[in-house]
Amino acid sequence: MPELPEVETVMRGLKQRVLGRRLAAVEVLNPLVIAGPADDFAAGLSNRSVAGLRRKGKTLAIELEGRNGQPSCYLLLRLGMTGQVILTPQELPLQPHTHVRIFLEPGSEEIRYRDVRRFGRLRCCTSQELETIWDRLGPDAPEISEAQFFEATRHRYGSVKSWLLNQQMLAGLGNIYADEALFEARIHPLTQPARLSAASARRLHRAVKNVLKRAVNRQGTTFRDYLDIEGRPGNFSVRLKVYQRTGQPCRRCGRPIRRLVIGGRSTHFCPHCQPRPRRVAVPRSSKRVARKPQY
DNA sequence: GCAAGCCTGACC
DNA sequence: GGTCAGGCTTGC
Repeated sequence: MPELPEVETVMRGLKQRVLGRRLAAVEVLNPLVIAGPADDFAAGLSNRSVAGLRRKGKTLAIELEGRNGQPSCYLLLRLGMTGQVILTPQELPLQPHTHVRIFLEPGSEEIRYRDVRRFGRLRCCTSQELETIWDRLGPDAPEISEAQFFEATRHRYGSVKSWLLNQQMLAGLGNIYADEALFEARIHPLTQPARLSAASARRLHRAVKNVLKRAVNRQGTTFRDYLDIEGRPGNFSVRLKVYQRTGQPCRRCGRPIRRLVIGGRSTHFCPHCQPRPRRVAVPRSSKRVARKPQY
């Protein structure tokens, strides 16, 4: 699942391999993964050179030079759950679920977008549209200051787990790193953000940055689908302490890791190392059930 | 049946 | 406006 470290790894790969090259032609095999009309998408990108690469949260932007006096534009990529960006020689056979091909010049390589579950989206946008889209996201997780982080937890009464996944608070975390950061900070996932002390918030802020930094250094996590642009898996998987380790011994205390569903997301934590606070976030539906008269 | 990011719509 | 459930999707 491409979260910030995986997207960062893809971006670094593209920076090395496609910066300065021209998108000679764009072929959309499945318009479902394109936001807006596929024809406009292909026409908008074709015959432009890659001028730069940017990332905010899990979103990747490929900056394309202006052509014929037009301003520059961006190819915006959101990989969703199973999206892959692959740099490959054009002659290699297409793998199933390949939805977009972008032919590069000079050379005989292409960028392929492959996405089994098709939750990802590609779009062509102006720099103004890019800003609008990115303004809807909170600060990029590695950039957020401790003060900003703490401030964002105030008056938030859902679970800290859902809060970490909310891209408007903080951009870049998905299910893997949210669980890992909470474990590292020793915070129970059902804790209400508003009830985090300054000290707990500081631990969480540091844990988020730490986990992301370590994962970036190891080229991300491959749990099932993620591969970088050269088809290599990430190496952080072996470092995971709680994610998908239900029933296995906690690496800190040896007690079994437990699984909870929070906000519809499976959540992995150690009940001993992440003790339940006196008061936890309770979803509305459960509240409603609890309010029913008990016979 | 479960995995998951993100969007939509419902509820308070 | 905050929060959450549901739906999308396919392979294991």
